[in-house]
Amino acid sequence: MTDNPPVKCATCAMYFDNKNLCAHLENEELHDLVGQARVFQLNRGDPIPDDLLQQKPILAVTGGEISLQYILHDGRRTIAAFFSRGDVLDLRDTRSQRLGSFIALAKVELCRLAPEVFDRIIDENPKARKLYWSQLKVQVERAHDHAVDLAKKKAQEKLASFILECSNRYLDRVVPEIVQIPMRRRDLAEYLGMQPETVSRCFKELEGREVIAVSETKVVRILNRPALRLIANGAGDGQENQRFTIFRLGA
Amino acid sequence: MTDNPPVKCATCAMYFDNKNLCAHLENEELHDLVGQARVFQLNRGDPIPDDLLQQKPILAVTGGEISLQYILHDGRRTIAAFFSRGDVLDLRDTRSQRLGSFIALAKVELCRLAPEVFDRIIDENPKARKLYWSQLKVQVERAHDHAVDLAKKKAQEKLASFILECSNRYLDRVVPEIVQIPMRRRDLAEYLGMQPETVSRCFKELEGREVIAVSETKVVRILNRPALRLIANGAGDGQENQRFTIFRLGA
DNA sequence: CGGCAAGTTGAGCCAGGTCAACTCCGGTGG
DNA sequence: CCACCGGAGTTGACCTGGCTCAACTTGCCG
Repeated sequence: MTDNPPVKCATCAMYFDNKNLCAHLENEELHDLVGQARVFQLNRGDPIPDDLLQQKPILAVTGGEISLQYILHDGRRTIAAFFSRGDVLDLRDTRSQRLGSFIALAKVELCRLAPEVFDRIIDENPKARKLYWSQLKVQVERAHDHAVDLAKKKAQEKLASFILECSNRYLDRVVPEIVQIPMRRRDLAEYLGMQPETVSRCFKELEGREVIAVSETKVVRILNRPALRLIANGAGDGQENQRFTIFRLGA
Repeated sequence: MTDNPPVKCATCAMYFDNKNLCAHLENEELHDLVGQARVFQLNRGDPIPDDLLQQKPILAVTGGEISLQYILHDGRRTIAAFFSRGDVLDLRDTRSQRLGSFIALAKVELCRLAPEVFDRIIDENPKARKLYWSQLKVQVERAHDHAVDLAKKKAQEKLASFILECSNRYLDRVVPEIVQIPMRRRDLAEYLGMQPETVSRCFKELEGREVIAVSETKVVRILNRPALRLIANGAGDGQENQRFTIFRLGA
């Protein structure tokens, strides 16, 4: 019986993507996990329901996009991070629960895992543990990179950086120069700490410089990746005052 | 012999702070770790030496402050995160190595751990594992909170938020209202994504509103914590246009 | 007690926020 | 099928918070 994966998993993208946790679990472990797992969907704008949060669950994102949003007293909204297929959200005891809320950016599919089973697997299966930890580290690194974008970059540079981030995160594309933008303009603005109007203008500028081409609002074609990288790293307008000599390149 | 901690550890702050990893290890494990460990110091401005980075080590911060800095092509500098006593930096295989550099914010003491031994201990000691795990999660949460600060907050709100962050991170203080600022104004500016001049002005404003008092540049006394929290959450100037009704409070 | 870096103060300016009008597009009902 | 509607996105005009640059003060170290 445990020679085959559970039926649920056999139709799940996370099981077939070997960057994901589930692809590296034993069939037995999967059966244990899935025994108590429940798959559910959220539509754009939906938060993870309160009653589910109460149970302090662990959620695996099996498809779609979900964001971690914070709201200030006067209504300013920020998207601190977003998660896509393969990301595992541990909603126990985190401050995230108190301060931010998880809200779907697009139709998202989540697989709810029983914390006890998850913990046991992480404890007992070193391969799973390493994979999950490296995922946590990737989240830290992403967040740090994002902080750099937000802290000192100009609007256009932030957008360039974001497009590159997307192109790295969604690299299962057939044509690598076509990049999926996983959220709407409004959300993008909140993620990048700017106004929707500014986002719109920056897309226009990058198009004008023939660095990218925008067909639909959620699809970008990169026309000149080196230029995009330069812009993202702050050498943007071709007339920068190279006041300091920097050797690092990055990205 | 293994009934006592290693000599090195017996004089190390990390060993005596029970929020830290070392305080939860067996003496035997500590001996294993320390056998190959080397303690070294960096002065303000020093990076972690390249030859050490090559060895992809694991570093425990036993005292002082160290930052993760990124530099853009034109010299703009950002501090994406900073680490203090108890933080463990795993410098293996991270992109951090390529893109950012770890630079001391003040005299910092680091304890270099052998990756193999560290891994073994994490594998074998569930208590250590859980502690390290929760530390990773704290880093993710900190980074998300920081992203929120950077994205949509105004200068004064960022500073208020930072002071509260410090008061949370360094809560071993005898007087909780006295907060240590772990870096200089210039670094603070780079961490908060603003200019040193603006940082200075914001300190003045908060003093003027009698929310804090600044004696030395690295010490702040919180005079009105609720007000500080309100400011940090964007209800700052007393005349905010409460356009949206928000129920969440936080912080 | 001089010298240099850090920090502060002031004046002016500009990138991006704000506000308002308009276009575009997908969904819905007649 | 088309007319209508509402929300998302865009465009334009204007305004301001914080950046910039420069001068000044403070504090630290020899």
